[in-house]
Amino acid sequence: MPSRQNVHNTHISHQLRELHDALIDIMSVMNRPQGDEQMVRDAGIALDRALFPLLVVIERRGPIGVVDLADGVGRDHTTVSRQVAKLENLGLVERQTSEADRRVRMAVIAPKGKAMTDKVDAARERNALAIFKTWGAQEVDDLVRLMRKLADAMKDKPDLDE
Amino acid sequence: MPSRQNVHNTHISHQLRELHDALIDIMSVMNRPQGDEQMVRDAGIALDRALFPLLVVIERRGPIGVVDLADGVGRDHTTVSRQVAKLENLGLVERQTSEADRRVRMAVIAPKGKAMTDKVDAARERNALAIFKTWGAQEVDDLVRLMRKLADAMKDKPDLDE
DNA sequence: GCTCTATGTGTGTATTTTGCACATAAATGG
DNA sequence: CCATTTATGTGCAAAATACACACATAGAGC
Repeated sequence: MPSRQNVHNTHISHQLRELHDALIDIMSVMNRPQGDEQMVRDAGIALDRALFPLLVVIERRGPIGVVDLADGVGRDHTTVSRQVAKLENLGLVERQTSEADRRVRMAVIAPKGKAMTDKVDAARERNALAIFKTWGAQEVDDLVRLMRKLADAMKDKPDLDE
Repeated sequence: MPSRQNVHNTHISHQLRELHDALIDIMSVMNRPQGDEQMVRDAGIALDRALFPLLVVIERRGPIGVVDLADGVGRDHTTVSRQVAKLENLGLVERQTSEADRRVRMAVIAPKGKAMTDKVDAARERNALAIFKTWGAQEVDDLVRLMRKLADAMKDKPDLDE
């Protein structure tokens, strides 16, 4: 086999490793008892640790059913079922039986929940603006585009994960 | 305030939202009872769900102490302490008191654990190669570079998370 | 229409995971 | 040397989770 091919493979392998390292770092930050979340907590709103990610995803992806939600957060659907019920009881999300498929009870963010995610979004945006302040417009464009492209590819394949 | 400024801010805000959406998608895939991990499981190796991420991080970041590890995975240090002890008992990681600071017991991947992460790495690389097969070399370069840059910035700030 | 299977949701229950309170040892800074 | 901080660890109760199972609806094939 030509050596150029080997070199090429080695190069890509190295890049993939770097990419995975970066993803681990990002996951680390995103997994932290998060600055944003903590800020909201400090603001007097208490929400179970496990419920927060669900709320965020419901706000972004809603209306969404329990199974899809469970798939998104990597937990058993029965677990998520209980958690969504909690969010519903807290008045943070609302649910409505889907007309297209009456088995599914779509969860959507409620005003009260939206108020919470808005605060978190605002905090995140402030932090993000600070981060990208020194970046060139082209770099930001590229990052957004390529990250989207990667996400789509991963959703198809899946993996590139740990 | 000039409208151009507003337009600009809106544009960036929109980009940040897109970026966060993409990150949520990627987290979704990485949070799944993962293809890779599942593969290793199917291969006969059973490892508690919660231990796997720790093993991966120890392999990548090791030698690493309990506190740093806990910070990385976003769990309490006492929880991680127990989990690392489990990994040690299973012979997947080894620990050694740091010479520089005799309080810390550095965890490193053990051969048996390395064998596991190697399998996972191989599976991930296969998947990743399939994903990037259709990408241009420049795109891959840019993605790796910008992802690294983002990870570094997030580690400093932190946030951009949920 | 009628079955059979697949899918979405939910409950009971046992197990696992987690964090808090607290303890110990070692480093660090006066 | 003493006070404070940092790293690790244990006991224990609470939280989170998954498995087994149930039920309702959807959809495919007949």
